[in-house]
Amino acid sequence: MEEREEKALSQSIEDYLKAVYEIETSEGKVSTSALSEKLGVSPASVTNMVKKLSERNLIAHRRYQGVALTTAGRKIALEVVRHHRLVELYLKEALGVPWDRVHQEAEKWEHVLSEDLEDRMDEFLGYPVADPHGSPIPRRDGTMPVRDCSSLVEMEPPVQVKVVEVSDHDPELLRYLGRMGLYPETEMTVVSREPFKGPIVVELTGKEYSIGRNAAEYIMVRKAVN
Amino acid sequence: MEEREEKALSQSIEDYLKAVYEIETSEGKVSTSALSEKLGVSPASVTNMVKKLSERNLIAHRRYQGVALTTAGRKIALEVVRHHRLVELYLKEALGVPWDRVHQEAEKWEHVLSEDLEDRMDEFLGYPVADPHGSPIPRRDGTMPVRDCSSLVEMEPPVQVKVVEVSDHDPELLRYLGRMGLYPETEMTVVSREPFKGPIVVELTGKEYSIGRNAAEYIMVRKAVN
DNA sequence: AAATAAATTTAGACACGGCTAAAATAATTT
DNA sequence: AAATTATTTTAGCCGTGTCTAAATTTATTT
Repeated sequence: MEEREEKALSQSIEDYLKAVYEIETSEGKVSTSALSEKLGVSPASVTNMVKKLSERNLIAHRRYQGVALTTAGRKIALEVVRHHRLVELYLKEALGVPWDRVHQEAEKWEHVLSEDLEDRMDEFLGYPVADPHGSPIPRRDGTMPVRDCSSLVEMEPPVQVKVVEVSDHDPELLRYLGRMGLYPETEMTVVSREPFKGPIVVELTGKEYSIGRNAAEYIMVRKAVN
Repeated sequence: MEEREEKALSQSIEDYLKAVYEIETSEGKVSTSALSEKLGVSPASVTNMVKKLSERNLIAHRRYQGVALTTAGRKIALEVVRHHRLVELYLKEALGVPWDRVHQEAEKWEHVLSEDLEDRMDEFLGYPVADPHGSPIPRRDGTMPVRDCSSLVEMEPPVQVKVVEVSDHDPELLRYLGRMGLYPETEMTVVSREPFKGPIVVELTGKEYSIGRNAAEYIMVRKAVN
C-alpha cells in the first residue's frame, strides 16, 4: 500500500527545488537570502515556501541555518535540470537559437516538457551529455555524469587546455566568448596570467585574447591531452 | 503617448480567450455554460473571470446573454491559436509525435512560445497554413486563411471529395481515422449515405469503410476537382 | 561583553483563480 | 399566466504564492 501518487508540482516548486540544487552545487550551503536573490522574490517569501517544501519532505530546513535537498527533492530537481539542459541543446541544434538565448527560453519550457517529448528530444540529439554551455545533463535515472575540470584562473601557464563549461548566467558574457570562438570543447593555450588579479592571456585560432579574471572565473577547463 | 504595454497575460486568461474564440467559431453564441464545460471549471468561476476580462476590454459581456471577443481579445485569441497549431505541426514534423497526441502537448506549449521561437518553427515548417488536423493556422497579422468545406454528412453520394479537416477533440477518433489512412489532403469517394442517420460509406486506398454519422460530423471535406 | 548590523522568521495582507451554496433571471412546461 | 426548470450571477470561502513591516535570531564590531 505505498502512497505513490505522481503529483503535478507547481512551476514555483520546481523553480525552488532547482534553485536549491544549483546553489548547493555552486556554494555548498543554501541560505534564505541566496534563494531570495536567485529566485527574485523576497526573503520572507522564501521562508514561507521553504516551510511548505519541508512539510512535503522535499527539502530539510534548520531554522536560521539554511536548507538542503532531501533524496526526493533532489530527484525532482535533477529532472527539472535535465529538462532545462536538454531543451537548451535542442533549441540550439534543432531551431538554431543562439547560445546566449537558450537559457531564457528553457526557463519556460522546462516546466511543460512531458516525459515522452523529453525522450524524443534526447533521441533526436543522440543522447547528449552536456548542454550548449557544457553543463552536464543529468541522466534519466537521476545520476550526474562526473567530470574533472577547474576554473581557468587556476591554470598555471603555459598550458594547453580544453574548455569544458562556461557559465550561462550572463548572456553578455556568452556573446563575448562567442565572438572569440570560445565554446565548450574548444582547445586553447593559456599563455600567461598577469599578477595582481590581472587578466589571463589565451591563444586560440592563432589569436591572443586577454580575459579578465572576472570572466575567467566562469570558464571551466581541463588540461588537454595531446 | 499611447499606453502600449505588452502585458504578460496569465495562462488562464489565454485559455479563456481561446475558448471564447473556439466557441464563437463553432457555435456562434458563447454562453457561460459552454465556457464552463470547455474549460472544465464551474459556471461561477466563468462568470468571475468573464467580469475581469470585460473590465480589461478583452471581451464584451451582456449579463445573462453571453460573451463576445473584442478586437483586442480576438487578436490575443488568434495569437494563442496560432501558437497552438504551429506547435502541433512542429511536434509532428520535427519530433514525430503521433497526431492524436499533439493537441495535448500543444495545450501546454502554446503558453510558453516566444515570438522568436514561433518564427523559427514557422520557418522550419515552410510557413504552413494548416495544422496536422487540417485546422487553419492564423497568420502573424491575425488574419485567418479562408477555406470552403462542409461536413462529410452533407455530401450527396456518389462524389469524390478531399479531406480538409478533422476535429481534434477526441484522440480516439484520430486513431480510428489514422488506422484507415484518413488524413487532411486525403482523397476519397463518398459511396453512399445510409438513411435513418445510418453510416456514410467511403472508399479510399481501394477499401470501403463505413463511418458512423457521429464521426462523420467531425470530418470536413470539399468536392475534389479532377 | 555589549552594541550594532545582518540575516531570518513571523504576522498579516493581497491578487489570482478556483470552489459551493444560494439568489436572481430567463426559458420552458403545464 | 403560473409553475417549473435551467442558466447565470452573487456571496463568501479557500489554497497558492507573493508582499511589507515588525520581531527575532545570529554574526560582527567596538
